[in-house]
Amino acid sequence: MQGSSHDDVRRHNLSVVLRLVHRSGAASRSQLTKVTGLNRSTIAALVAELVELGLVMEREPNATNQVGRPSPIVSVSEQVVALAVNPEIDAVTIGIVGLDGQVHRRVRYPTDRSPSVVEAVNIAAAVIDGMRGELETTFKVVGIGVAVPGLVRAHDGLVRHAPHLGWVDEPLAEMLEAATGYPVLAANDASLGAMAERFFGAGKGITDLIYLNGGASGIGGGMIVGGVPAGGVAGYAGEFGHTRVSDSDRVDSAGIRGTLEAEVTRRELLEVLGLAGADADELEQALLASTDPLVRAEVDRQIDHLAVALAGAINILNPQLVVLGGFLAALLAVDPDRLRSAVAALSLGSAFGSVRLSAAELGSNLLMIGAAELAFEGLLDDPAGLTAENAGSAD
Amino acid sequence: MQGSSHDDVRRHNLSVVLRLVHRSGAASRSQLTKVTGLNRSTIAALVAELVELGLVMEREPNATNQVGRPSPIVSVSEQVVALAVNPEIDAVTIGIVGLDGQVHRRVRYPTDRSPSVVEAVNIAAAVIDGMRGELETTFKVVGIGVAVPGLVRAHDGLVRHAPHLGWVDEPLAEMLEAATGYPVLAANDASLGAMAERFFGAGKGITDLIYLNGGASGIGGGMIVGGVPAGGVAGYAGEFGHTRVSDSDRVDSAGIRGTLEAEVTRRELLEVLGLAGADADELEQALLASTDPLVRAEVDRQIDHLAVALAGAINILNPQLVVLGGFLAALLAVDPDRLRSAVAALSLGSAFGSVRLSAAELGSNLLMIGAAELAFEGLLDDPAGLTAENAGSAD
DNA sequence: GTGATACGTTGCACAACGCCACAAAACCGC
DNA sequence: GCGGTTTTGTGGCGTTGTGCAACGTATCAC
Repeated sequence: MQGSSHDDVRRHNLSVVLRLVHRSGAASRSQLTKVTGLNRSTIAALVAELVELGLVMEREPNATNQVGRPSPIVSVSEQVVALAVNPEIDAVTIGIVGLDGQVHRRVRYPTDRSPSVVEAVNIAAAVIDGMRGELETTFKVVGIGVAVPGLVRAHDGLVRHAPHLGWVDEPLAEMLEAATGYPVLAANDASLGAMAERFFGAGKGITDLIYLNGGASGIGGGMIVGGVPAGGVAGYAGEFGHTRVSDSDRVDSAGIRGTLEAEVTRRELLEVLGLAGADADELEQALLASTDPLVRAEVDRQIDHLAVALAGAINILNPQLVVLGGFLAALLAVDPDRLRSAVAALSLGSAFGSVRLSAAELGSNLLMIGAAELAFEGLLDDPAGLTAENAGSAD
Repeated sequence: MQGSSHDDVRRHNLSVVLRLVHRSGAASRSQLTKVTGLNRSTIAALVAELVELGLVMEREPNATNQVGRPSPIVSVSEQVVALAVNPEIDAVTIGIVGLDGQVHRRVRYPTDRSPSVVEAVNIAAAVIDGMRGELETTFKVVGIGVAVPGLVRAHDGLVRHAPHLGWVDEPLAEMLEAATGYPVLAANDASLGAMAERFFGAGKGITDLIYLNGGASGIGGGMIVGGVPAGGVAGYAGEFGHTRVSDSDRVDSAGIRGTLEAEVTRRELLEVLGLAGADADELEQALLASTDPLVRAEVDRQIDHLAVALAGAINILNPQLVVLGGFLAALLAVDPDRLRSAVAALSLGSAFGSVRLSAAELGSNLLMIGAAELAFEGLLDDPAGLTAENAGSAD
């Protein structure tokens, strides 16, 4: 509950303009005046300051075949990047992601076993050190965002519990910050996926969405509520995988009976297909190609259980859109009608509102973009404040 | 994504100050400077404007036994009120609620059968007409808020579906507006209950909470996510009653199998107690007094099912607090340990974060306060804007 | 080439807040 | 009870950021 002053107005307006060109891509100054409702002169001043800060560029207007003086195009600087880090069960992936959402570079460093925190930090730091020449010459690095498959305490990036990695109460952000010198933020991978899909994927412009991702190690998710990523009080929100969907005795990774994660698994799909391993695309192709009734029965069983969890979440959150990623997207692809009608039968809102179900769009770049977005967040909130520090230390 | 200008700063600061005295009660000007971070002179100007608008009063400082010049106490004007309307299956309740949260008057108009929309509007309009003398002389009415037991479209107050009242697609807000001349907003009763408990009840100062209410006609709920009441895209959010908690064949009011509302019912508690009817307090007393093992078994059964739904919601939303109202509060009172440990066993976050379960505090005034809050919302968002209109029409 | 249109640019006015100096009202110690 | 200290209200002034209006400029249409 804070009051605002002149500084806040300026900060807010800079933030709004930078967010717009960040999320919607390049825009002309006249478009910015229309969207923000600000005066032409104000937009000119704001853009000038952002250019000064090295965050955006202005370039010659496009030929638009419109009468009137053409308006310069404002786009995000290509030099401003964040680093994205994603430790997984069999690899650590590090990426350089531009403020425009472009993934400049992605390095996947495979590990023979699930990395410890120290190993993950060392791998990330080593890869980043390898990039350092490039980072210091051609890029301006805002910070590092880490997408962790587990519960992460939002405010300090402490990994409370990452079951598949075997991490408990590890101060990941602090360690990576010490190892690299960049500011580090960490969050749950699926929450970041939700954010990425919302801003750059299937959920562009949508204010209320649920994102569920099915991976080798389970089901996680995230949500946007009222336009804002919902993390809950400590950042643990989005654990859709532990929703009860049946009375069966199957247990999930947390030892809870009859949950979505216990009933709907990638492993069982692979087994019934007779595959040893497959990525999300291969699994989807195999499922679509199969005519085996056993495969079909397993898919139907999983779809029906998925529908229970989705309907429950829809009844609670009344979203506009449900985005499915990983093998859950494959289930949707195999029989969209079955999933849609099962969800509709179990949800109230869907009879009156209209919920869309769709597959994730960002594919393998999802977590890179999501993690980078986390790192960009501070810059977007206060474009002048943070770069002032950066500029100070860079000079 | 809008820019802000000076007008917005003023509006925002007025809004912040009015919200503070509305929610936290009376406060000294010096307290306001500390909380808002604004300058003394600014607070003085803001308070002066709010006094001018007739929204707050300043009174002589209390004896505080502190050194220094005493700071005047700012409190909300006692004249500013909202009207609250709550149509139910057996009555329509109308109230006058002050900006300070005080319920000045409450009229319960019983009906022999569930009222139609026209009847409910007529009853409310007649009662309000009866109050009109008082309303026009001693009070300044901001508007009307309606708490409806059903799905309400947020932006225009259209009642999409209120199963227990038998209403479908009724333009309630519009009708009541035409009948009374006051601006009308409507929302789901449980969502408003969540808001009321958050600001004036068990959830004071909490940013993430879930509220579940058990009534004669079913279970509804609402939630606060990141400090903001979450309505979903159309205002239908919070339907916790239709969450799947078992595989049984019992169906709820929407015809969905094995849901919370199907398994956890007030009716069955009354039946096993051998009571014909009872209000929430009487039911709780009877449950606490009973030593019948059959009663105990039914309570345990319902608690276990309630725990499944609560744990699911907790896993998804990671709230700080779960508030239970109606007969759900009675279940909590009978065996808090059973409910708490069942929830803990089924939820992830509770193992790491700490979720509190508590009973609602506001009792019979809950929906009056919640509905009034809905009507106050516009005033709180823009204190100068709305009263300017009101003052114009009142002069 | 001329007019119309749309937009950038520039200088000025206005509004709101912070700052500072002074005044006022309480408490404290003697 | 009286001066010193502390805290806060009050009023004038300066700063800042935005809106506005007039003017300049680039494009299209004819």
